[in-house]
Amino acid sequence: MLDRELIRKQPDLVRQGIVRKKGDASLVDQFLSLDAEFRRLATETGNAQAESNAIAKSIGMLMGQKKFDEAEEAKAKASSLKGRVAELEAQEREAEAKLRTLELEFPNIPHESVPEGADENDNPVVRLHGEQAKFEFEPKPHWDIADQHKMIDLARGAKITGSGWVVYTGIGAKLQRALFNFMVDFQTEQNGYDEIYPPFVVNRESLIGTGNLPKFEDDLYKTQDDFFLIPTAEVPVTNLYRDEILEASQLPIRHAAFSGCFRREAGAAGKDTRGLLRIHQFDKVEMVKFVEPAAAYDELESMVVDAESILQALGLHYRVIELCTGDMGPKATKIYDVEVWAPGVGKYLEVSSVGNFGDYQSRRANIRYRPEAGAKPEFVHILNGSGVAVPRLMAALLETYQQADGSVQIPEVLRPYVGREKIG
RNA sequence: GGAGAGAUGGCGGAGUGGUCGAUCGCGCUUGUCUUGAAAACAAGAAGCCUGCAAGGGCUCAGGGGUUCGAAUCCCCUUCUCUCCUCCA
Repeated sequence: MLDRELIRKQPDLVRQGIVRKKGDASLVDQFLSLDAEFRRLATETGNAQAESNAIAKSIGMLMGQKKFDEAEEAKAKASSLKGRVAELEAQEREAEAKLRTLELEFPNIPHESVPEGADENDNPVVRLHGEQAKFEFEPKPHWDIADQHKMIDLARGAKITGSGWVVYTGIGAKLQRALFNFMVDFQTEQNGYDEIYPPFVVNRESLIGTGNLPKFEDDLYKTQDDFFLIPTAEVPVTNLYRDEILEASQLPIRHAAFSGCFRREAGAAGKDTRGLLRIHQFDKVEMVKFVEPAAAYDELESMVVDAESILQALGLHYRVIELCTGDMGPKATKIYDVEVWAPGVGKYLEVSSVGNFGDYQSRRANIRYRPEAGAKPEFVHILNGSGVAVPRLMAALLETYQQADGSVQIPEVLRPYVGREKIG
């Protein structure tokens, strides 16, 4: 959601932003005419209500002064106004509802620094860390390694639920548990985040707040109570402060949360779906920040570094890319992805997406703060990023640390969590 | 699942049909005092929409109704608490 004032005062700027994101710029004109209509009705309704209020008030005073005849006269007059007020109110409500629906369709405006581009092929690499691991043998993909050590069971996952649902077994289950425990500890103890353990099921309002609804309902699993399984902890954690006014002294708020994530992956059939690359349920540690507007872009940079720090601690090669305008989706103003190198599949895998959402989500979720005590509340700026997603991290880890004899070395920092130095 | 009680401003908590958008306390802001702070005293401030402004409108969980007029009466929904039931 955007500032209405911005759309009214600088429609060209908004149009340009939508065009940069390959969105539908006619939204602006639709908004402008609907907004004018709404405001016309609001003024007219307000005038009628003011008249009716004035008469009602005078009746109270006349009764107090025992002028009953005059009061009766006023009552008759007020009665005749009722129908008109009701009709105007109904029209105003309808116009406002339409406006609200339209408003939710607007994408966020990309930051001026975001590179132009059509799709993922236009995303520039911002930086590389380390280099691609060299092997004296043909490195295997993680699904072969996992199979060899009986770490995941895709066939039984398909049996008990369906394709794309994974059973972790034995050391596989332990390794994935080790990874998220390590990451939560790291983000809270080393990087200064406060831990949250949220519900994995949320209501509709929460998903509207983060911007997943109304647009992306098909991507979500839904319950019979009109609840939804969360696609990321971003949703419950961002909505922690929905409809609240925070004090400036509380900011910045930095949360890290472990959660399961559930995605229907409705449009993703067939692409990069082998092994752990794209599954319907996965675990992730998510970072969410609530900050003052002026601090948002600095906080974005440091959040990327926080995501990277996990990969560095695990000794993995990765690159950071910046998403171009055509690939960044509707919600953010600027996004970095962190992609870890997986030598077995020979690809960089996205394990983190870190974005600044500005006031886009805080407007939808009504999350404000007082810049100073006594001042008018303003919208906080919200950022979130993965820190990081478990399955692809595990894939990269297995592929990077595989040995010629088929065993897998466990990185130093993970050993206390796994309880051993190697697998196999 | 059953029975009962409740939902009011940043927080706590009054208010049962007519200047109530709301007494009061805490917290907050400003001023006096002080080297500064604390304390004390005084003054001030709810949110949202609309308007250049003056102003106007809406909001006492949400929605609907009664009435000239609703925080207050009626109906529905949601949520919270207590007891019972059930359960990890």
